[in-house]
Amino acid sequence: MTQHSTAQPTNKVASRREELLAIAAELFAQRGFKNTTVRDIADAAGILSGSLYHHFDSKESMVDEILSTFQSELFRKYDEVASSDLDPRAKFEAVIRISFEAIHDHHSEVAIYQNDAGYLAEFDRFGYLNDRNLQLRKLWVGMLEEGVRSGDFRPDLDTELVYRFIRDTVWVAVRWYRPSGDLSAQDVAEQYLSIILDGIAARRRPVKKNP
Amino acid sequence: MTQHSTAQPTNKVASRREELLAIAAELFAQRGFKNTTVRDIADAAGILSGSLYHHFDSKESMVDEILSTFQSELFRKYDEVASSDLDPRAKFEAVIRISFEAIHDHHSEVAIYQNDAGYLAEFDRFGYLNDRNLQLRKLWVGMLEEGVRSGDFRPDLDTELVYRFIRDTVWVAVRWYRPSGDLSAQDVAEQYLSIILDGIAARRRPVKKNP
DNA sequence: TGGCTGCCCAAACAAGTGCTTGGTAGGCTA
DNA sequence: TAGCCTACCAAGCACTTGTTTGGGCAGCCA
Repeated sequence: MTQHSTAQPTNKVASRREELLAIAAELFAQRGFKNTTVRDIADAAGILSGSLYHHFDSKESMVDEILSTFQSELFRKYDEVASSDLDPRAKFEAVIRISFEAIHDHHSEVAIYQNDAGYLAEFDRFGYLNDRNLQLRKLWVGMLEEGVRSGDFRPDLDTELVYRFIRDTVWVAVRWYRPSGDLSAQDVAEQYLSIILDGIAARRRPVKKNP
Repeated sequence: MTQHSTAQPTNKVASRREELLAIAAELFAQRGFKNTTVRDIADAAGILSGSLYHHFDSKESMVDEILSTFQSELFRKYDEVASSDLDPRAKFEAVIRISFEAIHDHHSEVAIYQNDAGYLAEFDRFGYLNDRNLQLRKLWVGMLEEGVRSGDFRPDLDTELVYRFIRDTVWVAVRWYRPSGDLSAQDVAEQYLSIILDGIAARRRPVKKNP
């Protein structure tokens, strides 16, 4: 629906439309969808607000295109891992790494999703947000359960709860992660995996202290 | 500043002011501050929007009172733990439990803080939100470092990063936790502590498989 | 040369926004 | 009874919001 059907030299200068979308995405990410006006977007693009409607039907259709495009790409990667023959733990790690890469490569899109998806999902138009969420939940919980069966993960895990913890912790990193900062997405992913897999407590050193 | 200086029977029916604040808090939490109109609040209270201004200066002063009141109470509890003589790990656990209790007892306030603090903190009036954040960061990182020194926590922790992970994971739970649901805040806190302390990986079972 | 297309401006519109104003009804107290 | 206080209404104001309309201009292709 939002696809371009005409073959075009994709590596030429980004079309004006895509430029505008990128500008809008950044603003939506910073201030939130509802809190960003079409005049804000137009100002940032150096045009008047009405001119935006030459390129887009509405403000809503802008986020729509931003989010749906991003989600399609992300889920393609997820599905690739899910249907691979990696063992549960490797799958788990791969999915985490993909997620942090997404936070790096599509910072604005992830931020918008984190901040506004809840509000947007109320409208029919954005029903796919909920659909994808359910799909993702299934994928995650499945992976966790598989890992529990295989002995990779602790047998006493409440997979549903663990799923929520992990999902939220990963995505919420978009609030402080800066693509241009010192820490790379890989660094963060490795540290996160280390923590979530092995915990922060020192190993083999029960509660008693006194050396 | 927002205190009532007149002595009053505190357990009588909540003052109309507090009633209205509770209504506003719920709406702010559900739809976001910017996305909740004074007419929404007034409707929910069964009065006209203008009548709200008999009780409050502005819409802003409503969130202000909601957030500052909540934060004061929360930080009082945090400080109590910080200045106690508990060992690092016990302090850590106490702070986590306090946080989940807050999510249970002050669900709306936490949600507002999670969703709108970033936007609100841009205004001078809400500068205290940032101040408190820094204060909280100091408390947490200090606790983590103390725990690393004492041998309670892993020696290779990036305390700054771990602090962010934990902070976010805890508070973001407000998105799915329901005070009236099956899981109690205590349940969630214990499971969370178990995961974050010991990890989700099975113990003493390195990467090699083959039984 | 003429028409087409992509991109934009200028101006406005209706709906919605936070907030103000002047007034009123009822209860409490001196 | 008079005066005051709390809680509210009715109406509106100034401003912001997303969106529409009609037109202009540059480049390109025939």
